[in-house]
Amino acid sequence: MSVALDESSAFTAELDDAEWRKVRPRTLVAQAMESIIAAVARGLILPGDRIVEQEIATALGISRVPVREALRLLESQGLVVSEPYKGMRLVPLTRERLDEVIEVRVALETSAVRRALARGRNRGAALDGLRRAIDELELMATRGDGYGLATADARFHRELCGLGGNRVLCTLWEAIAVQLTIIVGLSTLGKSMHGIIDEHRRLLAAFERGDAAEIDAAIEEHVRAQTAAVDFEGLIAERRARREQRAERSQGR
Amino acid sequence: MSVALDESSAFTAELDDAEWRKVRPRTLVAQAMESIIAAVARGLILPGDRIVEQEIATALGISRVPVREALRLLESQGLVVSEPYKGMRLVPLTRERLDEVIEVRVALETSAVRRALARGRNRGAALDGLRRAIDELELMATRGDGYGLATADARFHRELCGLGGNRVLCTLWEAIAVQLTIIVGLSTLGKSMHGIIDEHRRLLAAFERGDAAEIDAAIEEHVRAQTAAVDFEGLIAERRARREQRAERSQGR
DNA sequence: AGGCCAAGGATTGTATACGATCGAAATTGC
DNA sequence: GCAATTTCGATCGTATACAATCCTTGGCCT
Repeated sequence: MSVALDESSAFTAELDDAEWRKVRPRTLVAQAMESIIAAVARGLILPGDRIVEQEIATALGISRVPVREALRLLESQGLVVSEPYKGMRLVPLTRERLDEVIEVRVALETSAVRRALARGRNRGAALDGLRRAIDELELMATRGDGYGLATADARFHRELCGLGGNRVLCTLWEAIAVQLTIIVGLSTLGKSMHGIIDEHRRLLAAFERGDAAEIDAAIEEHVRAQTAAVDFEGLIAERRARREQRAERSQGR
Repeated sequence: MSVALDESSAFTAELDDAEWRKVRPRTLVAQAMESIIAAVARGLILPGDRIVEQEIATALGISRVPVREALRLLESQGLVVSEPYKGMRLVPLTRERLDEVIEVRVALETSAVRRALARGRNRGAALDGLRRAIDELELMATRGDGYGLATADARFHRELCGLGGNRVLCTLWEAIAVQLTIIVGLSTLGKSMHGIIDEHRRLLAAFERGDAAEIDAAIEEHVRAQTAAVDFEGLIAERRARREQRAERSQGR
């Protein structure tokens, strides 16, 4: 039971400021979800990998049932795919699919920002959350913490969606964001961290100015830029090879 | 009537002609989901109603586990809400929330149509599915089958999303569509069925013409029109009252 | 009478057990 | 030796059993 399953994921990061007390009745399903997501983000599970319920269950020291439910949830979010009696696997990450995710994310965030502008949430206290997120981004960048940077980035965009005031949209955005954690786990190379921060700054400035067209362009560019230059197939192959190697080494001892 | 969860609609549409018998090994979870959604669509469960796992399980003659998983899936799609140890309830349907759902749906479909145009899927054989859906709409309208009409409507729009070729978007669209089944279940008043069909025709024509702006407007208008004139709070109250009445009557016997 | 506390039932969350299905190794026949 | 078949292990899907939690109802005290 002493397994480290309290890896803070994107979700907890947002909550533990505001709702500090509500952490207790967390169900095992939620914990399992977080753990799995964390494992994915850390590259412990690679795209296309088979996911066996029992393995995760024993790793977390719990039964299969919560794990099953967690996996089904992740399936409904598109992070894993399953075939009856054949098992689940982490969704294979192709360049094509990645583009699809990005396109949807752009569509959602664009819509959210439009509505945020319409509600006049682009000035004053409404921007505090965004500014805090940027501060966090800087902190993580100076620390060189890739995972933290990604979390802060997610926080920024989550905040942006929240300003739109459409909870349904936010829910869907979360599902999309989860899928991007796969990429997060792979692209920890973390080059040009400060470039990313500058992009956020520009985005915020355009938002404050209220120029819808420019914001759209900024979002599009920014979201795409995160992934444009990376060769995913290669990255996956490399990671897989490294893992194989490690497995063999521990085998040989 | 593939409700949700898997794969692009383009594929399923392709498949369910060919693989006619493969429907057998459907898992109980899927069946449970379908049953629950049907119950919602038929107004057997009203917004805000408590949903007890055991009830559904016995009603379907299965165990609680598949029901649980089905409910969790529906939760992740936003159709039901849950609180640990307190149970699930059908999401309360407020006018506000309804608007949110519609807005997201418009955003998604708009994006999908844009991409469909960019891919040149607005002519020739690509339109067959849409035409078939319209035929089905007419059939259901002449039959006066409200549920069937809604299903056919969903099929039309699903087809439209599929033409965009973005499977991620399709998945999300399914989640949204499920939520609208609540409204379907309530608005069986079914007035102006033929008006709805005409709207679909106009939409198809605009799509074939390739006029992006007009399509956007048509989608927006069409999706909104489905729900604009209805007083949901009243409808729900009426339904609930009617059910209470029925319950008392069977009680008194 | 009214409010507080306790015990009970009801319902959810989790674990264990068992049957169903798939994939591959082993076996048999040619 | 190779292919088809059978068997077997692994894993998933489902059922049943148990524990944790909540909510209500009844009793008790003030």
